[in-house]
Amino acid sequence: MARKQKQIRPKARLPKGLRDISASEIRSLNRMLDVIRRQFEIYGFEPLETPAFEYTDALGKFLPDQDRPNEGVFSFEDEDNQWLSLRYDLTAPLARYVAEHYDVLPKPFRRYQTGPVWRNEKPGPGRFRQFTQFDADTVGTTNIAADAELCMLAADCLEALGIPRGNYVIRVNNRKILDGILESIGVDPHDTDHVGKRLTILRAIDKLDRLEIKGVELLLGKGRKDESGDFTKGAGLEPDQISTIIQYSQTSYFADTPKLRIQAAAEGELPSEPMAGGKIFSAWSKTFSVWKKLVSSSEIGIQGIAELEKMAVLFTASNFGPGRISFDASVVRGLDYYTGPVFEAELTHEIEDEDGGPVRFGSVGGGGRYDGLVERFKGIEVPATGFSIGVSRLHAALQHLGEFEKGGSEGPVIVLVMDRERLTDYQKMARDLRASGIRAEMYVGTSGMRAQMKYADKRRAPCVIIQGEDELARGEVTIKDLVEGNRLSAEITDNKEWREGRPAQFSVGEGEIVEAVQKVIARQADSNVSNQEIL
RNA sequence: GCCGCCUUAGCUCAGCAGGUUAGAGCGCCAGAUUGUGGAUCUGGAGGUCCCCGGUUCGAGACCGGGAGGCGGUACCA
Repeated sequence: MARKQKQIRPKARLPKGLRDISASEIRSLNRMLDVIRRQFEIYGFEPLETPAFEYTDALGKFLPDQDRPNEGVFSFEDEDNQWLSLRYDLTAPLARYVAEHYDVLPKPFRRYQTGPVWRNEKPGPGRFRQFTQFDADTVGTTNIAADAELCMLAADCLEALGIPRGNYVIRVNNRKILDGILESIGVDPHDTDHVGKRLTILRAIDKLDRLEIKGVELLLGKGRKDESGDFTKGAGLEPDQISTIIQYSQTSYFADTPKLRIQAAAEGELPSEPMAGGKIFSAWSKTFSVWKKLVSSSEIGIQGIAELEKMAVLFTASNFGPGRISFDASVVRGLDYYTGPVFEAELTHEIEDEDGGPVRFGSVGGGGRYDGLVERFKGIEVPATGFSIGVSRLHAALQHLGEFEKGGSEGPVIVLVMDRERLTDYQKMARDLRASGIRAEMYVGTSGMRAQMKYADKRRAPCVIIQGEDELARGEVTIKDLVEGNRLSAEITDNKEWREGRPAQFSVGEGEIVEAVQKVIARQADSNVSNQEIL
């Protein structure tokens, strides 16, 4: 007896670093994106869509060579030997778009854009090879008001999404200040010998939240060995240089705890202290005076602080205070191309994970000023500033916080097929419901009633329409409310009672189906709302 | 990239000094129930024990290599 021959079949599996998104998640995601989009529109940004891939040289940075055409990005060569790459962010395509249409665009040009981007990197927890960004950028002005607007937009977005003030913070810093401090301790940030050193210092400060002061000190000095024995080379600074940087990086980071922010939010955010050129919250002016000492006579540093002061005046005038925005030296945003203010939106609300340990969601978006990006194409400097939201990450955080939760019955009304000879009647019932804007379908499978009920349950149908012999004889249909039925099933243990008692169903005349279904759905929506209020 | 841990049914996992035919719970399908999603009971389907090689009379188990996953670390436009 021959063994059943195994066929070789492809394994059904999702490539690593990619995700499928289910119906209810798409709905929830879309609700979130609608809220964000509305905010971006209200701020005056215009939508733009660009294609998934671009000529590789237009994306910059990664010019594939024959050996490694896919380093970091997904690339392919088209028929006339030109390299194309999937976009790895929305900023590089924007730079191309602006350069290509420079003459006809209003300047400054303000656009928002959302869509998937791709990175060819090893995926890890929370890191995917395809993910979605939601960006707003202002191109063509050096005016720091554009940066300030993005910070306020970010704060308004998070609040519109239901995150209470005090549970998030927009942290703001300026690259120029760190450069000023480096200058003051004798590391010229623009000396080509020091480019690597500057980056190492940036990365070290960026790790402050994780490694704390001790770890960062090691990274600024000789280097650090982690628990797994891996050694990271440090910046090789002298102790007094290190202490200046540590002193800088700590300003406001440790003082500015979530608790203090909640307090500031509760006390209101009224301007307190007049400054030259405008009012500014006192919590901020303290931070600025510390920084002024640290940058001493460095011109770039002084300029950086002045820029943030201008932003602070604008924030203060609109009553965006320390409860929402924090000037914070630990914001680095590892990227090399930022040239001025940098900002990061962070969720500070702590929740408990399954083991009872505290979990922070951390950064859900960030951005900053990049004055060099369009220059590649045009040869002229086109200053720009932008902000980018990590859509999946923000959505995951919102779901943890109970926002944008899956709805109750999201499925269509199901018209059961009790008699195969009468498909046309059932089809017409579905059609009448659809004509009134109700999601509905006639069961299009081939199984019996029990299976049809299970199907309706799995589809999360609000109700089913039943018309068998009995109802037909009376000129009626039976409507069964599945949500109500589900509630009642908790109280009924006896199967006979469950089946013969026919809970949560009622009969209406054939002409009243639409009206009756509308009532059922409205009732379910009401009880959904009251449930949420209890929570 | 580096370090550590892990990989048995759709999911969570058990298994053993190396010994016939590899198990449980949940889920799935069906029946008990002539027209009712839950509950209960009964039955059923579902496995190259991650892959390749080695040791052995005999490997899911032991050894070597590889792949995949998880955690840490590095990088991150």
